[in-house]
Amino acid sequence: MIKLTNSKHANLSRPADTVIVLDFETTGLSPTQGDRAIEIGAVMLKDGKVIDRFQQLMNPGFRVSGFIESYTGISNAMLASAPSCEEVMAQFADFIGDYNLVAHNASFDQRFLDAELRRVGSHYIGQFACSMLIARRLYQAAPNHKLGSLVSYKNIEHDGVFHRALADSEMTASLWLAMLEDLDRDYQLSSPNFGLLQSIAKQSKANINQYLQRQK
DNA sequence: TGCCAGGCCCTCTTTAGGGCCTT
Repeated sequence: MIKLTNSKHANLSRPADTVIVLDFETTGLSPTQGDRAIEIGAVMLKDGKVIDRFQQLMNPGFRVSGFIESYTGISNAMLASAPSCEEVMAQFADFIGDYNLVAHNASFDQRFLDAELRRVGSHYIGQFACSMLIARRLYQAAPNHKLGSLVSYKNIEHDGVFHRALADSEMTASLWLAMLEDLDRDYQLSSPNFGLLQSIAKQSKANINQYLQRQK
């Protein structure tokens, strides 16, 4: 078991710009079709820095496909000794508390988070923001808006590991911070925060510059 | 064997279709 954190942050103040950046590895694309989570990774960002981490494999109760083994590098042998999804998700619910949440293509991770927490009778109250939708607004010149492509586009340092939960959540967190820095630099927004980035995703591509100018 | 979901967004649109993203 690799648990990189505990509940030591439980008593910290919870400003709106402290967020949990998370990523699931799963057996497939849809929890409504029987797919389950096999790994969760997350980092806690506070004041532009990672202050806590969570990573855990979890046993979905059935063998994963060869495609998933190849895609993620997570083998059935690795999952055989992992704790159950229910055990891990109960711990993860404690980690995310009531913080706001960020993920790349958040609709995907939100579906699995909802499904897995529902199984353990838990829930969260934070709001979700999607780094992919925001990047589509801010980085319209990027070749595409896959996480790996955006990491290259923004020259974000990484260790070469992709499609593992903690590594992807670390890269998503770096992308999130890059977007905050770019807003500060390009639009002189001194305190870009979760709410602003969440609202950026809802603007049209054509009007995003005008919208940001109005936020000064 | 081949395909499977779902939300967002664009356009050759809105009584629709298809690409992008996630595993």
